[in-house]
Amino acid sequence: MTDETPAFSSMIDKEREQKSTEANVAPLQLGKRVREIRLANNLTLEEASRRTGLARSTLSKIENEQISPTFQAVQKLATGLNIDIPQLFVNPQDARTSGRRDVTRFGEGRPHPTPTYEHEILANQLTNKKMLPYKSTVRARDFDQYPGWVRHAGEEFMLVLKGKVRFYTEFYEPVDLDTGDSTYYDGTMGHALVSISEEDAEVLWVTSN
Amino acid sequence: MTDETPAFSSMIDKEREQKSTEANVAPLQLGKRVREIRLANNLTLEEASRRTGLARSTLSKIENEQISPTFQAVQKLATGLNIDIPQLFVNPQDARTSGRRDVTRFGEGRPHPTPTYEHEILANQLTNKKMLPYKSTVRARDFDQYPGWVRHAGEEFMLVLKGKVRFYTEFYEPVDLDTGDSTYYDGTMGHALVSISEEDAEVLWVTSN
DNA sequence: AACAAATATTTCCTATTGGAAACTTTTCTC
DNA sequence: GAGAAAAGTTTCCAATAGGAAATATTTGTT
Repeated sequence: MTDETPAFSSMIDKEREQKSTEANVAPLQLGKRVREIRLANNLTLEEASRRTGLARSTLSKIENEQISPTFQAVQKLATGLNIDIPQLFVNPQDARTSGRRDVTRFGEGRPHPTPTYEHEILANQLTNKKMLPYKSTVRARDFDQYPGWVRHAGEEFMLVLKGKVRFYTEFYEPVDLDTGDSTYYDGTMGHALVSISEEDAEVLWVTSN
Repeated sequence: MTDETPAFSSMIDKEREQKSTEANVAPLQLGKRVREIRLANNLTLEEASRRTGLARSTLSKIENEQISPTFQAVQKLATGLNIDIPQLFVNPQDARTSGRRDVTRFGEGRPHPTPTYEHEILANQLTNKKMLPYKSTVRARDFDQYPGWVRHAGEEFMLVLKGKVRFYTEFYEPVDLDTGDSTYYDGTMGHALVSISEEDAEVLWVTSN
């Protein structure tokens, strides 16, 4: 199964490449890293304690490098604070991507037309993004216009901005989505979209890895 | 800096918990993994001990899951045996989330009101998502209504669905966004949103980890 | 500035880890 | 298959982690 067109496919994939990233750097200061993560999530020690099941005091000591937590503790940390353990061993913060911002004005994304969709890539000024947002006009009017299922690695979120669409997926019955409706699905499951309103429908897509 | 309200904070974070995944499953048999690696390298405990600086007995206990090594010990292990720490936590393919789909009808997300926003969480039927989508009505009319910057781990994408907003960020001048405009930014950078149209503005947010 | 509330650190104590050496099991060698 | 050497496990104890509560610090309010 291919994407709508090879050109689009490779184009999207090029964007995707940016998402997977860096090498693993030494665990230098676990404590600092933990504190960073906790603060980034606006958590107090108390709250973090509640979530991880570790005592407030223990967390404090870990963050201040006063103790070397047992592996058990590290696991609790990871689960409670919602971080992949490997994340703890990656450079504290990717200086490249921290503090970034990009604004895309209405209609000013990078256009990319295909037979079935009229895509407009948003936030195209930023690279190495974790998500790829794009707005699309759904030109397809019939499922048969697709050479086959569309598939992506990762998950996708879609919101209908205008018109009405029929959403086909590999493992479910098609479902009609009206303006304002949205769906979230596994991108590796085959999927496709057609307009069923007078006008071509417009949707917003955000894909993740 | 706190989030808008503790309630919202914890609420969103509860959703976020779903994102963290495997990683937490894998380390169940750290010992097994270590033994595997040691044997694959044809090392005796004695030799491994020499290389890692950990006592023979300690290594034995770790491999037999009799103790939970301290983080220090794990580091020594990794360096001495020449392995990436993340390698110890290689996550297996996740079958749980493949082929999933959730549809949220207009206005049918899970509501969550706060002083500054009226949130509606989308795709709330799915757990362990990689992204968290929600639609929000921006009640705030003035930056002062925020107790401080809002911060999240990860990156965020925002699209203005209705009305007009002023987007404040820690490292940039505020920018006005009209309906249809969008922005993508590092969530750890402080940010906040206020309506500047007659009506309360409506925006779509998608956050990633 | 003074007070209260929230958040973070330190103390003190118990539980667990990590190491040296004793002990056990496995693997060679004859 | 007995004995010796190598490899692995367990024991015992000193060192260190982890938790509850006291103390200190920071933040917010009047």
